[in-house]
Amino acid sequence: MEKILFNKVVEGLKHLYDADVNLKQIQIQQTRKEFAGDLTVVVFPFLKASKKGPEQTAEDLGAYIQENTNEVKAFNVVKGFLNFSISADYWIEVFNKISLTNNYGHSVGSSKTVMVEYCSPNTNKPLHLGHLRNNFLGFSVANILKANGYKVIKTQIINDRGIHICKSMIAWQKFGEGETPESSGLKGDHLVGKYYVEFDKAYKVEIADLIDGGMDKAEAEKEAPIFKEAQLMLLKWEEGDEKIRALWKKMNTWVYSGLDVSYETMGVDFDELYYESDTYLLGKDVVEDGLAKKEFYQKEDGSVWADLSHTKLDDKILLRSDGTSVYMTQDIGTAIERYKKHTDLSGLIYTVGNEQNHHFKVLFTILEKLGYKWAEGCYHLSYGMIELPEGKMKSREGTVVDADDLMEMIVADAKEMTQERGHLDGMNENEREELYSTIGLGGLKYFLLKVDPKKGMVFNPAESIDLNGNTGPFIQYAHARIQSLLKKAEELGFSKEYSDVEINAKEQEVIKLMNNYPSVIKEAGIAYSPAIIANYIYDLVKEFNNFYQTVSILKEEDKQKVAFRLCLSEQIGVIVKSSMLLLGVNVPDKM
RNA sequence: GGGCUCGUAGCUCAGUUGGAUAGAGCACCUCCCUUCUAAGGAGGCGGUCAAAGGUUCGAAUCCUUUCGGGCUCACCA
Repeated sequence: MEKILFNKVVEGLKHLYDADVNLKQIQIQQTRKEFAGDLTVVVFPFLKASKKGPEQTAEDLGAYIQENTNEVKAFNVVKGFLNFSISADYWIEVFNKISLTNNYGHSVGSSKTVMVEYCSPNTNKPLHLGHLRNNFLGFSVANILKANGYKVIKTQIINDRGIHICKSMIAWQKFGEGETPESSGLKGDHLVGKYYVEFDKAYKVEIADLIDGGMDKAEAEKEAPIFKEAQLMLLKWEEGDEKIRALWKKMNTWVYSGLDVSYETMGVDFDELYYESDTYLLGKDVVEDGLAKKEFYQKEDGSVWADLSHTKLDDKILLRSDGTSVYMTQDIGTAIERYKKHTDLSGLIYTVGNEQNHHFKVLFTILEKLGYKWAEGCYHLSYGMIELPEGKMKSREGTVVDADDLMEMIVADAKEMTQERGHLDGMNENEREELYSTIGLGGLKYFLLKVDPKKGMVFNPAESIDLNGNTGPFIQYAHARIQSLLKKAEELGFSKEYSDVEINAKEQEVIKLMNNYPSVIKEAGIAYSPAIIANYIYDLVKEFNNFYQTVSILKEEDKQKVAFRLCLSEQIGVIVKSSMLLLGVNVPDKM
């Protein structure tokens, strides 16, 4: 419809004023709800051509377009805004098309492949609240890109080596007394995390002792025996010391089985895994090669640097003076590796917090400098930190919100709420438990995804999650109502066949929103933003609730209207379900 | 100090490439279940869009400055 109107505006201006307006000046937008009409043309840009005031120009143009366009039923003018009302028949036609479309809103096959990386945990501790935002975001963006026709490879790089792992290992050796997940009943990742904390405790005591002995703080931090042990262990690990490797392997295996449980609960998965222990040496040869080709330079001490003076970025070290690599080096190597492995890759999306904005800017700049054209397809999906009401989460101060604990808590809340007001009749115990988790996790996911990813957000675990208002359960509830309605209609033998029907204003509003779904998916794909989807669903459901509450569906006497309203409700249910799945949220049929 | 970024109702957030009287939810106050699921709906209260300038028919949105947060600029990962 926008296109039709657009062309008519061009045509009208030509006819009325013999004017060729810059096409970019034609703005067609959806009419705001407080005004009559469906679509609005802003006429201010045409005043020069018409040499008339805004009202008169709008009147002229409106009259011409109504005269020459079948779908336009009426128009009105408010200041420089020309509002058109589109005929109900047009909207019914729109709805009919939507009903007949499979996978409505999804695009098919651009045949491009993109890789989406998210989660990428360290293996020395369990996941926390920040990881939840990361995982939900990455998983949802992957879904959204699929809906936009891309082939998507979901991946993560598991940071399974380094000094942090050794800290857990040392502490376990010293204080663990052979404790295992089986013996302690702890989830593997939590067990290993426990020893990471134990390390820190012992480390602090040693530092304090050294400071008491007259050492300054910085030196004490380096000289503490337990820290030196960890460093030594890392060296041995790199040398391939068998005992160390065996311990490392054992503890990582515990962590993986723990993480798998978390992923299962979160409802996320991966197509391809990378391990840092395999990739941490990558990139060195590329850097050495680049040095030979004078793409990088070497300082007198032997360290190798990328010259980034052509940008606003500072130069970046790539190899230390002892020849070992830094984080950036392996990121360069890993990116190259991925494009080698997947020759059809057209994009690589890193879901990583915004504290690494600078890192990725530098990474992409270096890749471009090295002449990799695909570097422009790399994108840092940067998201803001989650803060607690009392401020930032600090692992040192023990204010980190554990992911498993939080999910368990939220599901427990959902259980309580659901038992209070839910429709649980006829559900067995398994189905009930599944419902609690659908509602609890749905609420959590929606809560974390409805906010623009780029922005930081505040999360209050104590208040848990509102289940009223703009929330996951609000939307799930609407879906359950629709299914219940359809079921009842079927039981009562109502037909869903209609041929000639009149629709009211509410129904038309809902159809207009449904009509936007495909462009919302596109927009969300371009912006890598599940929040756009979430806000859209909310608007749609609010509109539906309004409709549902004001008109009676099954008590309507006109059978045509009943049939149409059932179809309308059914289609809304389809869109709600499909869009919520893009967020990784399931919707129940009963709740 | 340099770079990036944010500041919208008491709180949590929307606000498309600049467009109409800045919108939701929570909280607070009214109403609406003998009617398809009240986890719902209708209404009320609540704003100097951090501040000041500028650009123009028009600015929460673009530019400049100021104030106030955050991140970052390691031979750490």
